[in-house]
Amino acid sequence: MAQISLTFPDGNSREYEAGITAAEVAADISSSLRKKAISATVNDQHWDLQWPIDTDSRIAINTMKDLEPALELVRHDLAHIMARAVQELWPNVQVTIGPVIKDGWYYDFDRKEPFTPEDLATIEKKMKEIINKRDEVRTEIWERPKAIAYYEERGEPYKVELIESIPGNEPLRMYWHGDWQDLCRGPHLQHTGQVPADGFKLLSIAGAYWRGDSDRPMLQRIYGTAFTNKEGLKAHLHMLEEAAKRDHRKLGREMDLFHMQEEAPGQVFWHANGWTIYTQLQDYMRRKQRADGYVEVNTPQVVNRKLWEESGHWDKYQENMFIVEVDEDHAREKTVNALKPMNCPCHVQIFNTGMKSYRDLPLRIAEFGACNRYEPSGALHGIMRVRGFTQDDGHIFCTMDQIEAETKKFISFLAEVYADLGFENWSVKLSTRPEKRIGSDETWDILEKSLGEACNAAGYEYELLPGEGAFYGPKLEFTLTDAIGRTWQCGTLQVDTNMPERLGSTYVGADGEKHTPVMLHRATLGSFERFIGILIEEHAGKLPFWLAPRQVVVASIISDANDYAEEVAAALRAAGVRAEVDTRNEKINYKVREHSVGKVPVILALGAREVEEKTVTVRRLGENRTSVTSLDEIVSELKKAATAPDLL
RNA sequence: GCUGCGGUAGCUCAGUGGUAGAGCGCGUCAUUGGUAAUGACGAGGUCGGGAGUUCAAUUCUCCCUCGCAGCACCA
Repeated sequence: MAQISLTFPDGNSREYEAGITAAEVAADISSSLRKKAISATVNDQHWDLQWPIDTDSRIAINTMKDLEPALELVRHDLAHIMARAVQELWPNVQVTIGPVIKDGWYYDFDRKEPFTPEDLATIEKKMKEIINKRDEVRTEIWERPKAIAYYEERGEPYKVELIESIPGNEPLRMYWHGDWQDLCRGPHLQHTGQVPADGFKLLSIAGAYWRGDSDRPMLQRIYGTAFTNKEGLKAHLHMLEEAAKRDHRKLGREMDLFHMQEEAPGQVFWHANGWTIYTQLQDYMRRKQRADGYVEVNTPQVVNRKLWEESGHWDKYQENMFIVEVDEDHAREKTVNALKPMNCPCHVQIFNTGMKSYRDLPLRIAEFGACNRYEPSGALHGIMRVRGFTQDDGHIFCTMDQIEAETKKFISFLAEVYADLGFENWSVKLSTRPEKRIGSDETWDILEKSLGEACNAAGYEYELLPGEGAFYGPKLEFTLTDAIGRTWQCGTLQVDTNMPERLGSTYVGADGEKHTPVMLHRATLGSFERFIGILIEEHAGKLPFWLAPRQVVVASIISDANDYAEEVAAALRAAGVRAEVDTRNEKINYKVREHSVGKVPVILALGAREVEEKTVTVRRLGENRTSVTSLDEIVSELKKAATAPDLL
């Protein structure tokens, strides 16, 4: 047998016979490590203790203290243990797949009867029994025909299909947790007892399509969450509870920002408070865009189908469009229109008027464009995914040579805006050429490279999403995260050479010839609706002062202070601060509580002392202490705080 | 759109085959109180919409609609 050399994290090496397993290496170090070991890391690859090592390698033995591999294994073994529990409880259930995901795992089952919440408790109990049995985990590599025959015999067609989809040159690995077998790449723990019985919880049941394909059967998915110990689980469940309190739908109601109702699904009724946030944000964006070289335009809402046919939307996007037919008796002919689902074709119409020269490029056109899309009912989500929304849309008409510089400029712009609005954590994704696409590979090469390099030049790293681009060009996506960790695309930049050509846009080049411009579709916030939803969740309703709909409540403690309260509020309003008075016949405790719950950032309390001394007692949201300030001082301070960051 | 679950007062939620209840909020009165809920009294609901079963439906059944979770979708 050949000898191999294994190098440990401390730099020491030992010689072993080739084919030694990681478990044997652990045993060679110490018998206690052999017991505590959960897996190994071999040449940066997560390695099952049972797998043999055949070549010189770097090796580290992992225990539960190595959090990353530990969580991976605990969650993965729990997926198998849950599937085993389900099949022990309901032998007719077919198993499919069960991967590890953020904070936990899921497993998809095919079962006629729906799982109920009570079933989750039953399954959990069964899982704990399996864990307590400390059943050994074994693995083997199987020949394909044997594996297929095995699953066919057991009536598990999903597994057969999975095996058939695995490339022929890849070995098929089987794992057993006790006697229960599953096809799995591994690695896994040594025995079921290594899973902490009090570190996991089954969370929910939901439908999910087999292989993510809506034309295939819908399975039942059970989600679970797991950590290496009870405390980790408890902390996570607590975080979920806290996050639920930040839900923009809940805060929207509590802060009286907006509501939605059955007669207008997916559309927002903005109340005065919410509309204040909206208009503040819009005013800010308008100033920022103007300063960044955009011209602002406005285009029609109801547009004849002819334009949508020309743009290609009628063919490809009709299902998602609100169609408006005009069929009045006095109409000479019936016309078919659609509410615009996006602004780009309209902006092209503006570009197309008159003659454009290369000297006009890049031409940056912006619009706060109201769009309507008939989104699938199941996709709607508060104000984050709606059917009527307004994009902070913009289209940059430019030459190929200008793409990179314009992209870089846009990324810097977006970064400034996000920073002003209090976002530090956002990510960039670059979606590249999809299978179905137009344009030559050379063009795609150039476009993808331009976006990537612009990103790097602006100082941001991006995640690659291969094949996720639009059919006409690659795109950058800028995503933000909501309260419970769901990510939402907000900003975007897409390169499009198709639409300008389709709609006949040209400019005269330096050579005197006509050329087709490139069009960059870009949005910073994405839509006001979605962005405000994210904004509310990010700040848990406690918006930055300049955006807060209700900035100051001047509350009187005694009725003798009412006149002074009006005076203070008037002074603040004159300084551009949104101030209201609360002279109701209520105790100051009551007023403080009510306005704190309402997320008012500043409460000014006024009693006899303040009237006497022309001062105010300031209480800021989130602080228990108060401070006394002169009226002049607080006015100038809050005036500054109420100023948008771009005007400071 | 699909699977599952839900819709009772402005909000959060109990409840029942014989047309409904709590807390908060709202209104009135009393209270002038110094930083997260003063007290008393009062008003407020065709129980999401439609159909069916029944002597009788908010309750059972079906359809529709909206919402929630997830999936699919997201130019």
